[in-house]
Amino acid sequence: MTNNKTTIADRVFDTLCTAIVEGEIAAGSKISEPELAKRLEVSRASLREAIGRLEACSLVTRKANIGARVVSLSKEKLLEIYHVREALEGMAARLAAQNITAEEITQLQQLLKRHTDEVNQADGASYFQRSGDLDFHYHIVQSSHNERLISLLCNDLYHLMRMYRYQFGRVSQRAFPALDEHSYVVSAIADGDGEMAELLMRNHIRRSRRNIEQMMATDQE
Amino acid sequence: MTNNKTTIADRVFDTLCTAIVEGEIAAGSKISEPELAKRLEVSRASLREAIGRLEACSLVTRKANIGARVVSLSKEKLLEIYHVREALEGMAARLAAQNITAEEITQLQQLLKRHTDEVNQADGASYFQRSGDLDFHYHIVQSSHNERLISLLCNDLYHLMRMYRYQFGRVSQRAFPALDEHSYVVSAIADGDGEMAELLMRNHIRRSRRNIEQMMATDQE
DNA sequence: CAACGGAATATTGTCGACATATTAAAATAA
DNA sequence: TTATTTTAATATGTCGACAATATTCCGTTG
Repeated sequence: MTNNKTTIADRVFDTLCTAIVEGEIAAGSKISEPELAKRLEVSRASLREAIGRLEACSLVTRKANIGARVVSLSKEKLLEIYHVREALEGMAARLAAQNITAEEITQLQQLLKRHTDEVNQADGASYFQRSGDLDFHYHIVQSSHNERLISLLCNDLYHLMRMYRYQFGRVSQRAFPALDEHSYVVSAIADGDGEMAELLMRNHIRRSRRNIEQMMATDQE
Repeated sequence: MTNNKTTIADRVFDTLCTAIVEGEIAAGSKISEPELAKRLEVSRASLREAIGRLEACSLVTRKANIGARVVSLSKEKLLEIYHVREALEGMAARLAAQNITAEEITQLQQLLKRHTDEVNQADGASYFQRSGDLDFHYHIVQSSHNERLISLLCNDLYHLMRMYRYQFGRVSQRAFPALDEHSYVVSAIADGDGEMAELLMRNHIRRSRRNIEQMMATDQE
């Protein structure tokens, strides 16, 4: 029963957020307030409010008197995010092991099973990497019951991570190993072993990062 | 040679930021836009822009059609921040060990020496805890050379940490041990031992957290 | 007297217009 | 022609006013 009142700025934020994440508004491109306001049929005030929130979750950057532009993506920035995620989600797993509820454990195990079925059925194909993986991490973070951690990972960094996945988006060949790693993390959390849960989660994310580093290196660029 | 153009919203943000951090505007209190705008002699538009940035660094919270209020402080929230810092600054120390420059090492050692002198001279008194400690952590984070980590710790969380220190602000008895812990961290970083640097930094922050937990427990509340 | 409902008040959200800074274009000088 | 300065055009920052929502106050009803 949270605050559901929706304002124009809210809708504009949602619209622009998905447009940016999905690349409809190109990464690195400048945002023209008059043009966008006209196109979306809203006032510049509402648009500017929305842009401010986009800046808060690092989807755009603003300079005084110059304006806003969509964040530009780079290998280096992506790897930086992975370092942050390794630290933050490692801690989230540790705290989840301490604070998770019985219902949440059940939900997590069901989610894991669902993902397993989907990956097996699709022979390791895209769905898992596209949204399932983020789902899993999302649930673990929620189970930490640390509001600040949740806010950082599920509000501030979440959209940016989706943006990279969407636009840099080769689907990794790690679907099966990643699934195993997920199940180990869940086991440690269910056992209440925070130390182990953190270790396993960190290793999982570190492997993802190294996998990306490798792919980026073999690609030109 | 960064963007130094200063706008009204910038000044208002700075003003409100320090006012909130120092408790001049009470924690938990509501922010009235008409009143504040009149008092600061700016338009509501500029004020709202500033409030949006305050929200981005968690100094105020906003609800649609209801308004903004200064964040309320609590023991639980403070401990949550310490968990986040343990994870993030631990990673920062690890990365600093890998990426720090020779000049930065020298500066860090000089900072450490200065703090040692000050604490010895003041017999473990307040200066160190008030700003010196944050200074030290600030420098380590900068030396990680991870822009996202720097932004999270030195922009997003920085003011909130200052606010807690300012308002919850008993000066800990840990000045001397904390100083030792700092020097160990610096040694590990200077040795390029990221694993050790992270471990030491995490232990350091965890001890601070436990110290606070204890003091909070012995205090009523 | 308490609880409920409605009018009056105040606050936030949104808008269009103006002020100021930046960028693009035109004009001049080398 | 190229470079530099001046001028025009465009974009962002700021403002005051209006609309929509929330809060307060007050009278009614049980």
